[in-house]
Amino acid sequence: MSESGAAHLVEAGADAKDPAASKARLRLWLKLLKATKHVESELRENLRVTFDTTLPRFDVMAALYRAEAGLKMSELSSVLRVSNGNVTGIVDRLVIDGILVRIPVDNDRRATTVRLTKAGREQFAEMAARHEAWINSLLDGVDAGEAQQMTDQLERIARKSNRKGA
Amino acid sequence: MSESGAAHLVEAGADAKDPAASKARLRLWLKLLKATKHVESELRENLRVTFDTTLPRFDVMAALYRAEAGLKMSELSSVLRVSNGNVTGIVDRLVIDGILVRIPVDNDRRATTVRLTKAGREQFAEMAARHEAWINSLLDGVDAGEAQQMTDQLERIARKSNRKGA
DNA sequence: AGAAGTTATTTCAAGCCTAAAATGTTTATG
DNA sequence: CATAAACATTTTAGGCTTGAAATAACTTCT
Repeated sequence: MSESGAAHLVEAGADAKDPAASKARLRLWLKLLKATKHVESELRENLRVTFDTTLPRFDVMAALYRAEAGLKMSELSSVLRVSNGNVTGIVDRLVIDGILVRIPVDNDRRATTVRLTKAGREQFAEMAARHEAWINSLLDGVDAGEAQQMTDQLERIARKSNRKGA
Repeated sequence: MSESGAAHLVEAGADAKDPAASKARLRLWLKLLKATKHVESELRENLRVTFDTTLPRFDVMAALYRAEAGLKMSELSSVLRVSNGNVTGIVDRLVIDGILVRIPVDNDRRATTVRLTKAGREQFAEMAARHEAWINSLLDGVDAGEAQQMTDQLERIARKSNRKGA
């Protein structure tokens, strides 16, 4: 199988060409997960105590803040990469709270556009500023150059998820 | 601008006066989240179709595979960084499926140790091998050197979650 | 010993999440 | 036109997740 020697680390059989690289990638994945979970959990806590809201709600609001004209439910679920049914529930609650409105789409009675209300936009503007500061503080072990470099490397991991056709 | 050398004497704090760095960190965070979610979602799908199981179940089994003597519920929830109540539910289902056993702890009737059954260990050994191969493939855009480097950088982000007394 | 505090775990309420089925609408095709 | 196929969204069933409250057992202090 492997032409390179030095493989007396024979543990759980990664049947890859380069076991050392495979282990390095596995360690990277575990660390990636750990760092992400850590930041996510701090963020969740901050959103909860400061604004009495949640990360999924914040994500929906962020997506709609960027898209001033609003988004259809399917666009929202595609941008956020969560299931359709999931978006339904989160939007339902945000509508009840007066943060979002559903607007029928002309010429297609199946679809709905979702948009931030004025109150929703104002609330989000506040949250976004605090959010950036939190992130800045949570990632303060990484300088700007490293951040840029890591962003590019992560891009290569996430890229596959973007390709539309073939 | 003030003398920049003083900053690191005070604290390894985020420099609120550097908007460019702040934006770079924000972009890094968004990309981190995206890459992690992408890999997580592929993994979830693979576990579902190949082994009819879930990521949380896999995580519990992985932790217990490493700890041959088993772990107490509280240790499990601490290792996995999820709430106590959460672990209770996942373990309940794994016990029903014969993958885990709960064992009373001597001299402390409050506590329970959880351990993989023989069947559980065998199942996990299979899954671990496939899991490593999946990760290896999902992260194939990153070579071993980069992986090592990124792992170290991520360590700096996750580290704060570990320090007990600053 | 008995009260008070601490620790380990479970239960609970509410929300998040997914895959799959269901509903209603539009478009394409015979 | 009718009907089949495709589409947008919601509903459903089941599991995950959290924070807080509830139980039960252990420890400490007087």
